[in-house]
Amino acid sequence: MDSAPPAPPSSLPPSPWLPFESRRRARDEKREAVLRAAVQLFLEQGYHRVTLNEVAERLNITKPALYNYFRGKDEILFECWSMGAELVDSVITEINAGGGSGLAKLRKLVHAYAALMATDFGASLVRFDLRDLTERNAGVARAAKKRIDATFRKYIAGGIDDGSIRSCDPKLAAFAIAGALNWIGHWYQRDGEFSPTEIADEFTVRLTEGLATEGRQQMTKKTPRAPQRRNSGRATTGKKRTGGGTR
Amino acid sequence: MDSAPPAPPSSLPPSPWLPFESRRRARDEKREAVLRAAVQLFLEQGYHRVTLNEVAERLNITKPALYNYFRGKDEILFECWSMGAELVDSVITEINAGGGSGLAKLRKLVHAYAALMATDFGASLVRFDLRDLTERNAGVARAAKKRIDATFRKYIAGGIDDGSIRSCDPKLAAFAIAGALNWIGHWYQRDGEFSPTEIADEFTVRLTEGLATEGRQQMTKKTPRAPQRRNSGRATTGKKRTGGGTR
DNA sequence: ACTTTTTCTTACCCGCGGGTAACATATCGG
DNA sequence: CCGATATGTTACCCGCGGGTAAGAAAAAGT
Repeated sequence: MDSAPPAPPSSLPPSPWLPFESRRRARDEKREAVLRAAVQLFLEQGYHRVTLNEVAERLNITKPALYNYFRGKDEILFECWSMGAELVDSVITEINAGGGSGLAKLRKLVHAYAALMATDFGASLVRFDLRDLTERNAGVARAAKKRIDATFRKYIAGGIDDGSIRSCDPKLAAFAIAGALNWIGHWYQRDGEFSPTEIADEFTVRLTEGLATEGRQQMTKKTPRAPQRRNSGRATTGKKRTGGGTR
Repeated sequence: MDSAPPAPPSSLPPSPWLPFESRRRARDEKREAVLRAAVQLFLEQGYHRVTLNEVAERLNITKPALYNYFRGKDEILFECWSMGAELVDSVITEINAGGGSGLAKLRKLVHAYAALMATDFGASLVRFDLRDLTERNAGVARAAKKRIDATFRKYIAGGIDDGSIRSCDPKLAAFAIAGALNWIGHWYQRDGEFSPTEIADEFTVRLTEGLATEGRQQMTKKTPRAPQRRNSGRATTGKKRTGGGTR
């Protein structure tokens, strides 16, 4: 995007625009650095317990310097939240661009969303309290949430239509799935037992196939598999075999 | 003085301090009245945005009076939380007392827990931030949460053993289910579209049976619903309906 | 009645932390 | 080298709200 304009003859550095551009870039990078530091602290300690001094300190600057990039604390919070929202939006547009049954799309969404919940900006989507935002920003956030929720419902409803999903209430089903996913943002920790991929893989299966044996395979005797060791550590690590070949 | 029918937002359980009568209620009842008022405000506005003056005002007393019953704001929060925890505990002991397969117990738990999430004290279990508690109380709360989570896992693991639940990772499955349930505490509202019973009923089914029709090999009783055409998921068509485009 | 104890009020303290003003310094265009 | 514009610092303000001190007003005991 930064095509250098025709370099002027003499020895001077070519474009006067480049400095401007790079300066803006530098600014944006700093802005983002603030957000990264802030989101981390907010998640770690909770918005209200984090002071702007702490945020600044972690960046080796002082509090008033933050006001060069943001109008106030609540705007920082909102921008963190927005970063997460943008990630989700891009996931959705990509899925929408592709094809597949309602169930297939839902699975893609579940998988990507689960992985997102294991990131800082993703988690901020569900761990920040919208009541800390200005009424204006809270409205934007609510609208975004609504769009996301609508997407879940749309995929489910579509899946019911095309027969890939059994008949059920799309609204409640979406709540259930989104709830399970959102909760990841509350318990996941980087140094935990499960990797984001493992979580995403397992949730994709569990949330669409359920638990009960009833009515599915298990036609063969119910031989007690794994008499003792349920959950052999890392049990489900390998490629997920979604039962009888999904899709 | 002004006639003092202090008509605060009606619909609230009248406080024991109302003008001049019933000032001789038992201490414990007053304590609980404080908790009921507090939990409502905390859920409504968020812990940090609620002042003790507001809590007191809603009870027709003044802030320092609260200190006759609690050591401080954080203790009020903790006691609210504990109320919810006790409710869950009693549910669990009751289920443990009864019998049934792992799946049956899990379903009972899901049903009762879902209903609990639609109550104030139940929701406080998942909407309050344990970091607002003293280290001591936070420890108690973490332990209680752990016990609850362990119960979910125990039922699931038991169900795998007795064959009522298909093999899976009990830990992640418990996270998924508990997450879906906990999230109820975030979106449920009394005047909403669904009653607690409806939610509990639907979640019990959805969380244990899954969504996918997964045609293929179903044969045992209970022909799966979904009379729709069985469209093998393969996307032979570029674009499914995906609903009517809008919602 | 009288003390004693519990409950509640009035009046205050004070630390925390978001936000601002005024000033210093670096950067850049020219 | 010189203004103009970003960028950052030091020092301060001040409102909010949790918590407390001291004492009034009921209740309860005797």
